[in-house]
Amino acid sequence: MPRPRTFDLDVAVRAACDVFWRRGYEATSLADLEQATGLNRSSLYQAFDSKHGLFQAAVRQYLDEVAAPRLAALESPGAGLAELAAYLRGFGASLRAGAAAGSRGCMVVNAIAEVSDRDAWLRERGASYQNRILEAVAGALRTADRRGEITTGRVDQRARMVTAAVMGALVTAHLDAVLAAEICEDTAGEVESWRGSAGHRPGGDLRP
Amino acid sequence: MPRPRTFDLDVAVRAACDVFWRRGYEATSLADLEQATGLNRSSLYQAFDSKHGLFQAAVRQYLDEVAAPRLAALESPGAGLAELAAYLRGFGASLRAGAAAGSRGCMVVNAIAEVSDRDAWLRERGASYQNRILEAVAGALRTADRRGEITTGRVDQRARMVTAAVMGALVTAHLDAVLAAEICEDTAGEVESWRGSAGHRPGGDLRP
DNA sequence: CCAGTTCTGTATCGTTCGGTGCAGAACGAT
DNA sequence: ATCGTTCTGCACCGAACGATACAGAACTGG
Repeated sequence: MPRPRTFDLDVAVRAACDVFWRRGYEATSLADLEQATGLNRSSLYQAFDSKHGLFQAAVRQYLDEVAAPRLAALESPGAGLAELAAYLRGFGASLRAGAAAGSRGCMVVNAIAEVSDRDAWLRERGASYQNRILEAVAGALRTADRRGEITTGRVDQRARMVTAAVMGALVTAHLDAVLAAEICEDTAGEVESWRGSAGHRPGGDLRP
Repeated sequence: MPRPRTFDLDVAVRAACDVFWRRGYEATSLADLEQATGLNRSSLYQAFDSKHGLFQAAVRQYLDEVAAPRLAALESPGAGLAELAAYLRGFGASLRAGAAAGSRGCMVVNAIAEVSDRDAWLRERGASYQNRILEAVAGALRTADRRGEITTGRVDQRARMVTAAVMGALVTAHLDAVLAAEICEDTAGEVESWRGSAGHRPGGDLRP
């Protein structure tokens, strides 16, 4: 019985996400959001309650549609060293591709740096997503360890370092997208160098 | 013959820096800056021309008084693997110390993520400072390489990864200061593991 | 067709924003 | 002491901010 919405929520959120990504939270005005979404304030407030509500929707969508897909292959149960390296090289390629158009890093990393100190919701979301990445990376390293691809323990330590390096690359993207891409590729190279390098693999390769 | 300024410029900039560091650029209002510095707008505008002028002064001071000193030991000519590890552990210790009070990362990293896309001056400054870190880290690795402490090439690649990991830790500081500290310590551990690990050091230790 | 609800556009709310004008106080040079 | 300059506090500017009120259009269920 209610009049149905005449616009697509997802499309609007995607447009809003784009603006928040490019300009950050504080510097994005309602006028910007109206222009980007093609909706007026009434519709935005009807759908999202507040600027912050729209921001939350944008972050959720970003995590679901941009961040999570990139992580998918790494989170698959069989992922090992090769998948971790591929994840990092994929990141590098994506940054390299975006180098021409101004690179704007990662929306969530940007938001964490800007507003997480006074936005508990974002802090929570950001922390949980970082943990998800951390777990995916550590999982791949554990798998590699179990397979004998690498031998030293230090899996969690290395996972933390690699995850942080990616975050650093995403900040660097604002300054120099090519350098940011190199960071990812260098990290991939380092990860690949762990293959049997340190610790003189005990039992040799288990696979034929 | 002019009436001399009755306040200390450095003290005022330091106070302003503190606010920008904590709240970011956009979210910091002139009222905030008046309160933090104890000065009123007229004096601020007289001394710094604009909010952005004060921000620039704050960034300059931050780089000189907060960031650069931390880098000093690493930039000294004799710095090698031990100094790099010490730099990283120092960062970790500092993050751990700030964990109780809310951690706010690095002012410049925050600013890069927030406004560098539309602030060419900051982008320039940020890039040049990142290069300085990069050079310091690479220099230490080169020294270590020359001394035979490590053997694989890949010095530049590793320098980029380490620098990025530190930047990632500084973003992480907003979410979980202890985790951020661990990242630095883990990276230090990884750096230390490069000592003679990969490539079977050729000539043994040159020092007695 | 009607009743009931929701959507959407305009117009506007009060607040806060960065920035200025101005008058008088405070100082150094002479 | 006087002049010239600068500093400092207060009031205030127009613009932009996020958010809302309200009226009329649009739609569904009956």
